[in-house]
Amino acid sequence: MHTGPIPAHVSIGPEKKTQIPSVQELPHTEDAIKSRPLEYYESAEVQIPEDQTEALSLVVRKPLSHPSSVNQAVKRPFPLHQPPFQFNYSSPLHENQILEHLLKYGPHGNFGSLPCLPPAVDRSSPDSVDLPWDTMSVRPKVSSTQMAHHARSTALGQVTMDGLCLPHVKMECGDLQSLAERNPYMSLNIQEGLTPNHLKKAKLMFFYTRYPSSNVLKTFFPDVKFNRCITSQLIKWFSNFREFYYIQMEKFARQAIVDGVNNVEDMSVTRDSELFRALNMHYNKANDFQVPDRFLEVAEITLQEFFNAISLAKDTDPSWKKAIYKVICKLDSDVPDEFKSSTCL
DNA sequence: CAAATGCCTG
DNA sequence: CAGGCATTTG
Repeated sequence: MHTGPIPAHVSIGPEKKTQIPSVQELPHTEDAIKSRPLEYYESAEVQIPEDQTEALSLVVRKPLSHPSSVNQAVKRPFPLHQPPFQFNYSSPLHENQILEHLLKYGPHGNFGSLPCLPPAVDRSSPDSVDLPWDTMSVRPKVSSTQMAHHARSTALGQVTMDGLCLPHVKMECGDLQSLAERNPYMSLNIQEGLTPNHLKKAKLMFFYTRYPSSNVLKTFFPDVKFNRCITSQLIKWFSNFREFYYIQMEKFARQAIVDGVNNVEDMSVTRDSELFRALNMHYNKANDFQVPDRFLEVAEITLQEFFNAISLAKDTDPSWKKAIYKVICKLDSDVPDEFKSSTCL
């Protein structure tokens, strides 16, 4: 499923701009809305389901619910009113995200819902709030640059802070908890978007399950507020993991054949195998996780499966891999409960 | 027809 | 890894 976000970099045609469908006409279900092409988003202020937040499927370092309080509590490196300090890091991505958000929700859109942006964007800033969205959306060509400026002068400052500060805010479990005690808002620690830590965790989970059901994902990411987009993103992650996995398998299997390996018995996967090292590098870069033996077994089976198929020239069939996938998907094992508690892996 | 998959691109 | 698009599925 690709309930994914609407194409980001769409240039909105000046034509279809104005007619804002009445609320009644708007689709009501979340997915219905999401499947709507851009036009709807432009009239955005009209009820965007509160879940419709992570339109941006980028992995973002999401502050723990309430950035300002977190920052204050943890480091308080800056006064409350962040003077946007230098964009000394490449920020095109962030800028695009903001623009994208603006395009979709308009200047009044709920920025708080944007994974990158804190809820408390300075809305008092006159030049951002009072700007009639219509004029901008009606003439996208002209206004795009304006928007960039506005975004830069208002919201971006906050974004920048998040982007730069958070990584430095390395908290231990204890810190997090004591912090949570003082801050009820974040005590839940619910994430609106997937963080790099979630990605890391997902990769480790891959050592156990290559085909996690959406239910499994839900139970193992309790600190994530699930919705279609998040679910899709997670599933997409595993899809990407599998892609890499199978590509490696095929590569090594073919190499073995080229190298003159004749029988499957010679195809093994151990912790010293180049194949394993490649995989481990990909899913467990820090190498701080004990890869379960079962994974080695599954990997070996997969490798042999590829070896056999290729040896028998099955790979002439366009969908020859499906047979292998079918075998491998049955080899999933349960993910240890430890993964459920998350937070500090 | 829409949601889900798969492939492959950047 | 996320986007996009073609294809499949119900």
